[in-house]
Amino acid sequence: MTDTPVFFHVDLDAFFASVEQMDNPGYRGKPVIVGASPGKRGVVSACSYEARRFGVHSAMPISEAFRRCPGGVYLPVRMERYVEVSRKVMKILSQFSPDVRPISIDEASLDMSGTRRLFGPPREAAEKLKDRVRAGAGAPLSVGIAPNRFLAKMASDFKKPDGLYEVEEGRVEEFIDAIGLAKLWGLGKKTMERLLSIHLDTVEKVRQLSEESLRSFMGEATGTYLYNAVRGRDPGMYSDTAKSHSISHETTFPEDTADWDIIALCLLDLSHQVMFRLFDEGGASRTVAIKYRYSDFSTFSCQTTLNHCISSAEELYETGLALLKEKWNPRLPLRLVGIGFDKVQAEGGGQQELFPTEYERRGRVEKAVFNLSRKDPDGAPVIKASLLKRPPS
DNA sequence: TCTGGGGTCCTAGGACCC
DNA sequence: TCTGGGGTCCTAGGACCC
Repeated sequence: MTDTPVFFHVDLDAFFASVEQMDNPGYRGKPVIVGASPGKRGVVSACSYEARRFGVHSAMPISEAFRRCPGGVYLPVRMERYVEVSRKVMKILSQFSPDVRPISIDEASLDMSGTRRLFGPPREAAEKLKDRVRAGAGAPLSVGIAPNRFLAKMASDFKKPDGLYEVEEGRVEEFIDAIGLAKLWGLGKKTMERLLSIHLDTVEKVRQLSEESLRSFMGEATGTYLYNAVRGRDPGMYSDTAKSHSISHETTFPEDTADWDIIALCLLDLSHQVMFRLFDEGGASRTVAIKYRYSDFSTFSCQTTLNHCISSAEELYETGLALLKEKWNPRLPLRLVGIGFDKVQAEGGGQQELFPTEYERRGRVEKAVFNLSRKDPDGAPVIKASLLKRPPS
């Protein structure tokens, strides 16, 4: 007997806020808003369902959230703690399937095909999974069950919070109709506007068009994506093929600045963070990318590819700094700078130079510092002298 | 409303080579 | 003298997601 494919999508409800409510019983039942502090620049990272009743949602400017919910509990992001809880949850999930793909800190996609003998029918398995996550990690969650990952993802969203929804084999199009065009995963504001401009406002109408016409109206990738999505076919989300990726860090200044020293110092700090992450994952890259944003929020990026892999934070910094110097209009204050690597591959491809460059020598020192701080993360922080003079924050 | 930070993927155009 | 077509790599910007 061939197994029918079964996928679960697990989504932790209002995750950051739930962890705060779990750790501080006094916050339970209250509108908890995790993110920037009111009065400063920033947005809501997550908020409890109690806060949502005030119209607060994630990604909302914190100032607006405060206007809507002045009585809320405003908390800073405690990422290390959320990572800790997330790991616990992922570990529990791995007891249910050998193929668990973490999508983000609070989401995972599980291939549950062929697990019926172990856990029972999908619904029953999902109930067990929810119970175990709640008991083991304390986190409330929603689970979607479907014949593919794409449908399972939307099913997990369908009955949030504390939801459990199954999309049955024969009722796929019915489910997509219920979701509606605007809430299809991967279809955002711009694509929706474009669809409305050609009078496509329902899933049914999009379904009547051929793949060819959708591709000619909407572009090749979007056209094919839409054609599949309205039929509930997985448009290829969460593929597991190893590709190059990127690592970056960016900072929004407390106040816009045109002070080159502050900008450069900030870039240096970010460069060390990025380089340490590259060391940590054992990656390598030849491409340095920077990003900058002016007061009017206009945002630019540029990158350059060297003929060798970058071996130290110093080299990353100097390459990025040169790019920024070349592009930035110094009469316009900056709101944000960022730096990172693009096209990161696994290390080991490029052979060691016989005569190390100055950058490579510095890179070895940085790597030693990195290994030291990893060995003893609670000890005195090892910080390069050049970083001690930090920009005001 | 005055808008974080970390990503992925796609597109279009240019450089360069055969 | 005015000129093809395909392929690859690179870059900037945009859409989207959490």
